[in-house]
Amino acid sequence: MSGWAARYKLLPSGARQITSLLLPGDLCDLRCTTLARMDQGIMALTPVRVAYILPQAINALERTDPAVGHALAWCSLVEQAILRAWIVNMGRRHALERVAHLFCELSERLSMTAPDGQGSRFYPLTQEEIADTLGLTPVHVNRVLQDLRSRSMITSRRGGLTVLDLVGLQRLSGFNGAYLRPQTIPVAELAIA
Amino acid sequence: MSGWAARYKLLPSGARQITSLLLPGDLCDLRCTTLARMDQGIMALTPVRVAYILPQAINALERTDPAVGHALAWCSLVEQAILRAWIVNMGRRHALERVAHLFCELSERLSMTAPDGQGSRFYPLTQEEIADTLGLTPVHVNRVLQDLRSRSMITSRRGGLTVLDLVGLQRLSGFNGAYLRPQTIPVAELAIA
DNA sequence: CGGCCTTTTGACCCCGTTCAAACGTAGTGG
DNA sequence: CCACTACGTTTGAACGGGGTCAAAAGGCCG
Repeated sequence: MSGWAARYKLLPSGARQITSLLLPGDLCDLRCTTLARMDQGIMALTPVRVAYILPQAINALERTDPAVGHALAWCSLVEQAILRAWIVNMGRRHALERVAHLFCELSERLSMTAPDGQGSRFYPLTQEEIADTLGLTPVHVNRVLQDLRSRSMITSRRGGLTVLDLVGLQRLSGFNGAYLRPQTIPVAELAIA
Repeated sequence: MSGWAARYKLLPSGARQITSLLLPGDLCDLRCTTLARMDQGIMALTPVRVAYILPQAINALERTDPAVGHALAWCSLVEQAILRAWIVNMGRRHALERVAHLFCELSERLSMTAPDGQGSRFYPLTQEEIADTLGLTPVHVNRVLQDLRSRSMITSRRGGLTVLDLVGLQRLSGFNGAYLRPQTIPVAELAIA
């Protein structure tokens, strides 16, 4: 409901990789399967308020109102799309564009649930967390942030940063936010030849 | 039903990133949403036989037999787990371990649907496809494969390779296949304190 | 035999890592 | 109010994994 969290995995070497950033409004562990298995961890990045929903309640809602089921399916589609976008980001973009692309995604996701336009530009991430998200080292993230700062695209203080020039970041990283808004296409309308 | 395929994205620069490898038995585009949106592509890596299932048929099945619904949910969980594993792989492993880890995953996935033990060790991938899967260059994949070959862990010929020493690859990459077999925990058994 | 694609090789370079130390800036307790 | 501590940020120097570019070699198929 408020605050940021992250899903992560640890390697035997001690390295950490964040596999999801959970923003206010995001679902997590909907089917009660993820946490139960615990081959991954979830941690709060800031103080967090969380709503627990009883599985029975979800199931009941889905039966009562089919729109709920569709909405949940849509959510998991978006979640998958984000994971794929991260793979592309880590596989085929350099550090500078990679960082910029992450910030663009966060901006877009935040403004979908809190379209105030203001608060959606501050990210409470440490440089180490950014590094663990993007497969970089904290040291190099620091240098990338200095670069972005020198271009007046962001400002940063201890434990967080603010986006100043979103359009600039988008151009820099080739960001296209379409993957965050999959059109919900009624299944019935699709025919197989 | 047979043959290999891949989901991929192209960047303006011309770079390609493969985001999923589709093996025989894998589902793809179940909800008819992915292909319809087409912010990504799907391509066959070998000659392929595919089964189309009408959305209505799926929906009907799900209503008739709840086990089908559970099975589909399980599939999408595994799909997500694989995406997360790839993120970890690209973010926190070096090229050698990265390649080895991919091969371990493929072996495990193949043996889940075709437990013959033999065919599950040949992968019809070109070095360029491996590179586009792991965020590397074909040149460097070539060098990694030479390394693995010199350790007698694989053999490779034009357009494909065969795993010789699966255990060696697992040890090398720190592979743990648990993420491919999420235990299906009945929701009812989970209580919220 | 000729063309195309995949694999291989070599040389050079650079992006990002590694290691280490210094530097703020909260927060804590006396 | 002032040490003292802890954590995040910053800096520098040196290293190295993997990229880049270019050309050659080797299969496969028509």
